[in-house]
This record gives sequence, C-alpha cells and structure tokens, in this order.
Amino acid sequence: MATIRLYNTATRAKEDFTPIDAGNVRMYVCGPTVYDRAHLGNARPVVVFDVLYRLLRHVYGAEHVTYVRNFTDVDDKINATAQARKAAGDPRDLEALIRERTEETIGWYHADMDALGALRPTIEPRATDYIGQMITMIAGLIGSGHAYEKDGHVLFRVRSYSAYGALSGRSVDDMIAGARVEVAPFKEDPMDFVLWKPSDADLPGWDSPWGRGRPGWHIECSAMSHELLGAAFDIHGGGLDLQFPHHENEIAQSRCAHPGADFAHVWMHNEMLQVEGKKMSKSLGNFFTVRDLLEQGVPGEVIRLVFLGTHYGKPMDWTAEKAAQAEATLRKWRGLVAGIEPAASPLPGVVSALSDDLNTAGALAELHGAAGRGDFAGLLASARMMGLLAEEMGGWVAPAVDLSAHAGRLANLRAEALKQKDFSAVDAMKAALAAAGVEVRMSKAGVELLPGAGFDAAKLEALK
RNA sequence: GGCGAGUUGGCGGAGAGGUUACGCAGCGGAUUGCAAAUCCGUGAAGAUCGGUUCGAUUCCGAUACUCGCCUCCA
Repeated sequence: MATIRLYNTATRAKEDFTPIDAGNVRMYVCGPTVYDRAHLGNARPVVVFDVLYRLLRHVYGAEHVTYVRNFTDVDDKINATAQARKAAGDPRDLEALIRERTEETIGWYHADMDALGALRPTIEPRATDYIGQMITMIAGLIGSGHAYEKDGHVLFRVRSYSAYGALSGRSVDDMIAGARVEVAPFKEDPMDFVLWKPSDADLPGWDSPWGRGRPGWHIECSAMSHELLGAAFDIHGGGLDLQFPHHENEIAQSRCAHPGADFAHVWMHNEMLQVEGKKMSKSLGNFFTVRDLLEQGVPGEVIRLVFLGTHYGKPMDWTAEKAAQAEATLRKWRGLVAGIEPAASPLPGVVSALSDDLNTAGALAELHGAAGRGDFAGLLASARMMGLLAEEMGGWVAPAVDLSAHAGRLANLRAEALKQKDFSAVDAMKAALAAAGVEVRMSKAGVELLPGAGFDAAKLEALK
C-alpha cells in the first residue's frame, strides 16, 4: 500500500498519513456559502480535495472513505438577497425566499463543480439541518465555562482555550495588538467570537435557550463534523483564508466541547488563486465565475488541468495562456487514447507523485512520459484517476458537426490543383476554414478537417 | 503593526546535496504543393550577498522584491 504523505498546517511539516481507522478514512472540507454563483477561486479547493479524495479511494478502497463537504445556507448575504426579492414585491415569506435562493445556488454549484470533473462528496450537509446539534454544542460550551450569554448573544470565551492561535501561529495578545477585532458591548473580550446571535423579525431564526436567533459562522462546521465524522477524524481542509479565524475557532469550539478528542489530525490548506498575476476582485474587473468561463467555451476539463499544473500549496495564477496550453494538451491526449481501453490500474509513478503531498504537477509529467513512450492505456487509466480524460467530459473536443462535405470539396480542389499546379483556390479555402476555427490536415492519405478551439459554424456557412 | 508563503531557463512549473524534470514556445532536420499535424534532434535556469560542504539551484543566515491572511472572500 502506498504511503501517503501530507503537509499538515498544524505541525508545519510533511507527515506520513495514518488514518484513525483504515476502514473508514474521514475527511471534512469547508464548502461554499450558497449566496451566489461560485467564482473561480471557489473551485480550487474543490479540485484539490477531489484529487485527495480520489487518491484515498484508490489506496483505501472507494467504500472506505467518507468525504463531507458542507453547504453554508445561513448567511447574511443570503438573507439580503431574499429581503431584496421580498422588497421587489415577491409575496412569499422570507423562509421560502431564502430556501429558493439556497436551492438554486446549490443547483448551480453542483452543475459547475460537476463540469470540473469533481466527484460529489459522500455527504453534503446543509447547516440549517443541524441547528439542533449546534444548539446542543453551544449549551455544552456554556455549561463548561467556555462560552457565555449576553444580551441574546452567545460568545466563545477565547481566553478559556489556552492553545488558541496554534494553527495559524499567532498569539491572542498579538491579535489584540493588531486591533482588527470587532469590539462590541456584549463581549467580555474583543477576541471572543459569536456562537449565536439574535434574529429580529426580518431575519431567519430558530428558537433556542437564548431566544430566537441564528448561529454564528464557525459553529456549524464543528457541529456537522462531529455529527457526521465523530469527535476525531483524519483530514480537515479548506482554503488558506479559512485558517484564521474560521479553523482556529472551529478547533477551539470542538476541543472544548469534546475535551477527550483531538478533533482533526491533519489540516490542509490550499493557497489562493490569482488572475493574470493579481488577486481576483470585482474592483479590478478580473472577477469571474466558473460558469462565466464555461460559457466562454473554456471546458471544465481544461480548467481542471490548469489547476492541477500548480501544487495546491502555492498561489496559482489563472491566465488565458495556461488555458490555451491545457486545451492543446488535452486535445493531444484525447487523440492518443481514442479507442483505447484504460489499463487496470494507474501508473505507479502517478500514484507515488500524488501520494507525495498531492504533487499533481509531477503526476502530469508522468502522464506526458506515458504519452511519449506510447503507453496509452496507462496514460488513460492514470489521467482518469486524476479526473481527466473521462468519457463524459470529452464532448468539447469535437463539436457535433459534419464537415465531410467541406472535406470532400477541399479534396477535389486539391486534386485539381495538383494537376494544374495552381493552388490558389485550395489556399483560399484553407484560409477560410482556418478562420472558422477548423484545423486542416492534408496528406497523401487525404484531407482531414478537425473543428478546433475557436470553431465557429457561422463562419463556415459563408463558405457555401 | 502582527503572522505566513514565495522568488527556478523565453513562458508555465517539479524533484533531488553531486547524474536529462516535464510541458509550451524557439532552433535544426524528416515529411508536406505550401502548411498543419506527427516524428527525430537541440540550446537555455535557479533573485542578491554571505556561510556550511570536497561539491549547493537544493541546507543555514541576511538583504531585496512579490504575494496572502489578520475585514463571517475558498
């Protein structure tokens, strides 16, 4: 069995991975807040942890891995959208409007992430289905002195957990010095964070011992991971921006609520995504969603390959140049494996590269090697392990168009041209085809037309 | 201000204390009416300054620069 090594943020070291129970390897990844379409940055952890999920399934068996990724469906941005729809005259009540918004967003998310070739997690819990568990956990924290109620709020007493800050390498005193924490009259200490907050009539709320209210952001992951994976589990992942405060707060809550267990063993964080060298932001005009890219004709498989080209622990720059290269690579590989049956198992070099802290770039080099030496069955099996070259993802390669009429006409023109030694008509048609995004291949064997990246059927019509 | 990450050939991007990463682009050749595609071959690197070492791009330190988090944004 391959030894998987993973970089653990908590220990700042690459460690051999040893599951608590090899019969049920458990991983929790922080999922999206479902208030709008997922942007490209949201897709990175999805792809990163999808690769890890596939690797774990390969090593421990598909039936022996449990992957939980939540949907955060209680959030002020969701509330704002629902309130806006209500203000616009929608007669339904707020709960129905919120439900509608989260349902449609989850549907989008699934569609977009499916397009990237990401497997669905084993369980995708919604925060609103675990309010009861959150209340239980909060009540327990109050009971043990780690939390307190004030003015309808319940706050976590950060000073009560001495190891607070260990994950992100900062001390509570340093953070106070930064003075970027919210000071509020209901807080004993400015570092304390909200477990429960009151809801007025315009906001969704649930009854609790502290009045009608809603949970703070961090408690949901603690409650759901405990309910679904237990007090201790193997891997907890998410974007690096979640390391602090979200994951720090999760650790504090969970360890204080379940003192006997040590919560997540391995913490993994993917670095952030950039676009053409800059952080993606609406003000820079380089903000876009996965759906935007798909609609522009960038296939999900291409996005995935671009992501896999950079180690997850490094910042990744999304560029049009990379997308073009990835597309060319996939076209080549898909051509090579057409009609080939995948090997029974992926190449050992690919598995060992992935086992080395998800060295996806190294694994891709192995794929290039297999392609170069003609091991197409190995290439296909290995690529599929990485979520590439799947049959259902290949529709983009060859748009469903019949170019045989054009091919025949070009062949005739060419045959005539060879006799007459005048190729002007052939070259003109070739240029027109190229302008329509069709790749022209002529050889002694005949004429072959392949619709390529910028294929445009409308321009082809002009040829007739 | 606090914490952290990074700096590799034209571009992207890995591993390894001493032996070719790999891909794309380039260059040379084969092939082609010309191309494309394909095949063969090939040049090119390790931010700066020190240190450890027989030997460092790879370990240690400093400097410069870039970037991220500290704002319920993955």
